[in-house]
Amino acid sequence: MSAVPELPEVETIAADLRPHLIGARIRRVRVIRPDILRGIRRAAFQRGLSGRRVTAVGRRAKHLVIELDDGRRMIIQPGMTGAVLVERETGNGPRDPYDTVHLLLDSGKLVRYRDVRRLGGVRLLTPSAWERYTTAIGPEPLEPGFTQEVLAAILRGGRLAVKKAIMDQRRLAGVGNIYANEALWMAGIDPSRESRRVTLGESSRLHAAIVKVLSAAIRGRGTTFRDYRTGKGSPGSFQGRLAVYERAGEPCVRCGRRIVITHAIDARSSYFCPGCQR
DNA sequence: ACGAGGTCCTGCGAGC
DNA sequence: TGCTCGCAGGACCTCG
Repeated sequence: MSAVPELPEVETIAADLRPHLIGARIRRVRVIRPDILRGIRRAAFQRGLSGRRVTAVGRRAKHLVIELDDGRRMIIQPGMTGAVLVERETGNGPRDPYDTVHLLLDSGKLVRYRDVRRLGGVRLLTPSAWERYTTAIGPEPLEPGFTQEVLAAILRGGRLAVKKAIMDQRRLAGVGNIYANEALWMAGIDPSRESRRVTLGESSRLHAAIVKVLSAAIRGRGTTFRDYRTGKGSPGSFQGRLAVYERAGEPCVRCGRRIVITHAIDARSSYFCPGCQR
């Protein structure tokens, strides 16, 4: 039970931050928990960000991408328990024990990266480092390039459980445990089935399900169980519309059988309906 | 090349 | 009541 920021959650955060960040200049950088920085030391991180102006705010897979006027990008990967919040700066350090990094803007606003377990990470990448970073990640499921054929190619020949395959960020971007479970339920596929055993027809249904569930979750501003917050600090609403995730023992809304939880796939919690997922 | 398994990290709930 | 202990899990790493 947790609240993992996946694609819809990070998309929501990016949309909330964008109006506050675009054009703003970073006046000061506080690094409260240096172990959240990946591949860069505190001093270089602070030096690299101070004085920079933000030119764009976007998302790649489950990562928030803040583009700077020198071509570099600050990447926030919220991991399990990360939240990125924009607030008015009050000038007295951390807001709670879980703050890791603060960006103080010339507008008087504060961007807080809060992460309880600190399994997330913050990076500052040069254009070439960004190029390596983004090419290592699979296609974006909500972009036109993600066709039925692309998903069929991802699944083809694999002995991996289909759920693991669609959650593998090198193959497909942004799908995590919650939406993998939901999409497989929508498509009527048992999450533990080897991906090569998924038929072309099922693969097409799964393609449609992935696009549908991610789009609906964005409209619902994401799923909150515990730590995830939108950029405005409020919880998402999609948790009320999940069919299987966190619903073990409850009846399936499609066939009435009880939803089951298993840990057979990668020791992660998988929820599915034994009645209508085969 | 691909897959399995360990590691990071802390709050929480179960058990005594 | 208060303690210990194991679990949760995305990304990344090493090993086979």
